[in-house]
Amino acid sequence: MTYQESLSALSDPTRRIVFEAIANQPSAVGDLAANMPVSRPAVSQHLKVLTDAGLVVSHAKGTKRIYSVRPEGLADLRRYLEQFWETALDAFANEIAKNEGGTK
Amino acid sequence: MTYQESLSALSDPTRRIVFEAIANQPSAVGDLAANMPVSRPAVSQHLKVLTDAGLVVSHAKGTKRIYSVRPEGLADLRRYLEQFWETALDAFANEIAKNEGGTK
DNA sequence: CATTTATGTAAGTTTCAGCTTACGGTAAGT
DNA sequence: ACTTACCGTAAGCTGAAACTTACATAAATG
Repeated sequence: MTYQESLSALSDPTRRIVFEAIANQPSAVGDLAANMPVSRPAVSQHLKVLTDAGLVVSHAKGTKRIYSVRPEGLADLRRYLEQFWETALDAFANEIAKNEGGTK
Repeated sequence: MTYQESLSALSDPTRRIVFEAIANQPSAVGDLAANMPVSRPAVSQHLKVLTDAGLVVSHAKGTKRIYSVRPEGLADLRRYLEQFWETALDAFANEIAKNEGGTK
């Protein structure tokens, strides 16, 4: 039921860059912002959205805070697409068959 | 390279409803709008976004225009998530191992 | 305990996405 | 040919999302 939030969270290009960077290597907020065109608070806000969507988790490491992906979050999104994939294929097959039958 | 557009297109709740309705059964614009809280032009605009993203296709049927899902569009998004899934899991495993080794 | 490091958050601004109404165009019916 | 059905698009409005600056907080460090 959370795939909606996941899709919404991954729709923003900047936020997607943040998420992909974390996926490649868990990192702190400042380190992420250093390699990005936006400010550090902006990255922090994006991380909050990703956290609320269940796509990332964080843990303190001294004064730093390390963000890493939450596999279960991605799994939810995957399941949604998989389930969707089948129904879409069925409907597509039916449509093909209908059009082959007769144009009416 | 089009998964970005797909994610962006599927982020909007209304547009997702339109897409899911089409996935279950290919339909015309007016029939879709009849069962929705937004106007017909709004649905038409959503369909344009979905079309540009490569998620749906359409063909004329008299004065009507039937929209159906484009499986390849969903496939692109699936591939993106799959590829992503692995790298995320690797990074996650590394992070676990690092934290078990020593807190430093 | 003062300072530095690293971050979260509040407040305000600006851009943009989604919606509506109005209009124009094409295909079918009579 | 005129009317009806069905749709796409332009123009304009509105609310929300993304960004910045400024401030508050928690942990390490000397």
